[in-house]
Amino acid sequence: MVKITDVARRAGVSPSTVSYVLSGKRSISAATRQRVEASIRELGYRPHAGARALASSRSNVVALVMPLRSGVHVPVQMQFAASVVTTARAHDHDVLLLTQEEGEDGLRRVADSALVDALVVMDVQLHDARIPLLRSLGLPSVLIGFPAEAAGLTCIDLDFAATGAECVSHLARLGHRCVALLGSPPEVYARDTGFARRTAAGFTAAARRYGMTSTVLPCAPGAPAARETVDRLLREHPDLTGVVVHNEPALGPLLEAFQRAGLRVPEDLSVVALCPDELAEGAAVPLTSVALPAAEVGERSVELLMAKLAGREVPDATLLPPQLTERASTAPRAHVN
Amino acid sequence: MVKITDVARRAGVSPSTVSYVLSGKRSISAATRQRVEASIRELGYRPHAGARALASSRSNVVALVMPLRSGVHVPVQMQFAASVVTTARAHDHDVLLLTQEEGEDGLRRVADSALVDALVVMDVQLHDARIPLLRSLGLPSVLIGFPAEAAGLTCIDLDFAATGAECVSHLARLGHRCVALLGSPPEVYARDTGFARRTAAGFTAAARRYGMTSTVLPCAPGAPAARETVDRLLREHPDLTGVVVHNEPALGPLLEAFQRAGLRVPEDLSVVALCPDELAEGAAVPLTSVALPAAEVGERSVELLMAKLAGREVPDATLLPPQLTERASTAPRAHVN
DNA sequence: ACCCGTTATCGAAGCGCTTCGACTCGAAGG
DNA sequence: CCTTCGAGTCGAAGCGCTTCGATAACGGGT
Repeated sequence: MVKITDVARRAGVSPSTVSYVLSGKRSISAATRQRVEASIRELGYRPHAGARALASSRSNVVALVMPLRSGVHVPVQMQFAASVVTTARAHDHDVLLLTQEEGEDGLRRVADSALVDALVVMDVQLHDARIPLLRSLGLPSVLIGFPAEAAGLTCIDLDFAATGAECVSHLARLGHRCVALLGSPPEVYARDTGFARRTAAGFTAAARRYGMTSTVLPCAPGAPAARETVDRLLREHPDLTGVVVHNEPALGPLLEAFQRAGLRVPEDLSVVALCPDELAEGAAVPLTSVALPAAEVGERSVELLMAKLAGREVPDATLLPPQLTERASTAPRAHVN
Repeated sequence: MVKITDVARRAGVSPSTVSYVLSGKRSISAATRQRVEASIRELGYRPHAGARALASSRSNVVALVMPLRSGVHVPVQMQFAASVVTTARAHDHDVLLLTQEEGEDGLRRVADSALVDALVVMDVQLHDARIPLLRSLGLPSVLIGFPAEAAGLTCIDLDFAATGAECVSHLARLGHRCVALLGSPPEVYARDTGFARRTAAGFTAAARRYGMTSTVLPCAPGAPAARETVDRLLREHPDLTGVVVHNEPALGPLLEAFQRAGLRVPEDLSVVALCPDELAEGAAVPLTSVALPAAEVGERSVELLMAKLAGREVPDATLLPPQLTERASTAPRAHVN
């Protein structure tokens, strides 16, 4: 194994000089730098990660805590992970993969043993047991999603309020006047899940701004519930021409229910979904949708982390603007008067 | 930060004794061990990973090289990754996530810098550029899949020959006498992709053993190609009653083509697929299938790695027995004579 | 000509842990 | 009773790197 003293000897300098060439923490004359760089190249030198971590108390590794119990939408997670790894590498860091199951002990372990310098925590719950731990750990961290008590923590997520509003804007531009948001099951609203409420708020406020009639209806999973929801919706709002669906599992059943109710998409009803692009593209009628920008979230997370590691201040909350992709499920309102 | 000297002082022993308690590399009296363990617990001591790696030249980290460009069947990869992480943790190791894109340089980097002790490489191609590198790296590694030149490398995969045979056995038990294997596109066979050939070999040999009529037909992707393949198959083998499909993208089109040809599954035709369980379950008629046992592959990979790290000998090739899951797409042959 | 501030480099002191040889002590063997 | 041996413990020497003074050389201001 070639070490820093080998490089130094060959370049005719001291080890510390080599170190400074590598880190750029002190000025080095051009001539010396070149000799050192040549020496490094010729010997194929790589600093020993452990030695470096020990001496500098920086491991240049970040932990990525992922829910690996497959279940939630997996390709999206994958995209996110890929983006985290790539961005981390661009900042000369590596990524240690932790599962959600390792839980608080896992976090404490990698933090206390100085295995990692920072943490990216996915799938943060509203009342996540890890929150107090993260506060006390003394390592920079970024959370994907917003817990109830987010003060002092760096969080990032899609801007759900803006998303609700953007969907309404899109429908408004197409001439729709009466719209509904089909949201999460009642339990989710009851538990005060941040993103559900925020979407609804953005949706409602935008509808008011446009002078549209709007409703928000929770929707339980399963085909019967979907049919029931749709029946009620159509009964109470006979002139409904646009819906926004923010409920992935209910999406299929709802679409079927609309069809069964005699509504064609998009001729009679425009539909906007909040779901991964894959799902939107795969539907019978490809759906106009807003997706969670996984790659961007990953990239921004790491950048926030790097900023924190560099001692820079970063905002507590980062909300990413929604991007609506137009597909076949939305169309101008037919003026049938 | 609490360090080994703190633990030692509190337990009234020397640091080396603490180290030996932790590693078990020398015998320690029960009394001392207990005092040390108490001290560790009370102080919440965690060895510094970097220091440990430096002193012992073992990082207790394994690299997992994953194709993160989503594309291939993602949930399966996820399952595999989860299993690798979990198993590694059970052996007191962590997992560093690398992307395929980092390629050879990435491997060299983590190896030379002693960031990791061993490598798990997924998605190994037949003529993979990383093979020679892996040979020369001097780190234990396990490959998922078999490259052309596998001698001296530890590889693991589903036993495709046994899989082909198992599918035939299943059909034979149901009374089928004339079966076909619809395989990969011609290119794949031409490139001599190991698993395609092996499946075909197992399939054919088993059919012969059972005295069945059998054919192997490659199948290009796309609906028109599928229809053509099916037409030809039925023309040449009018008494065909069972097929095995080893071609994920062609699976859907083939099923449609059979339907269009007037064959009902499973009444007229029994179908066995080689594909992820998810896909098999999601089909219109749930498919009897053999899946790649991702979780088991992950677990076994890590165990092979640990064995190698411990200096034990391991077999070059590990072939996992297929497990066929019976679903609705296979049925006893109707005896219409 | 003198002092000062840069710039460029070096030497040495650790970072926290493991490991090797050496040492002690009590029990077993002659 | 003295040797021998193994079990149990300690001290010290690194592992390969970073970083903190210290030092020297060299202008520039006055």
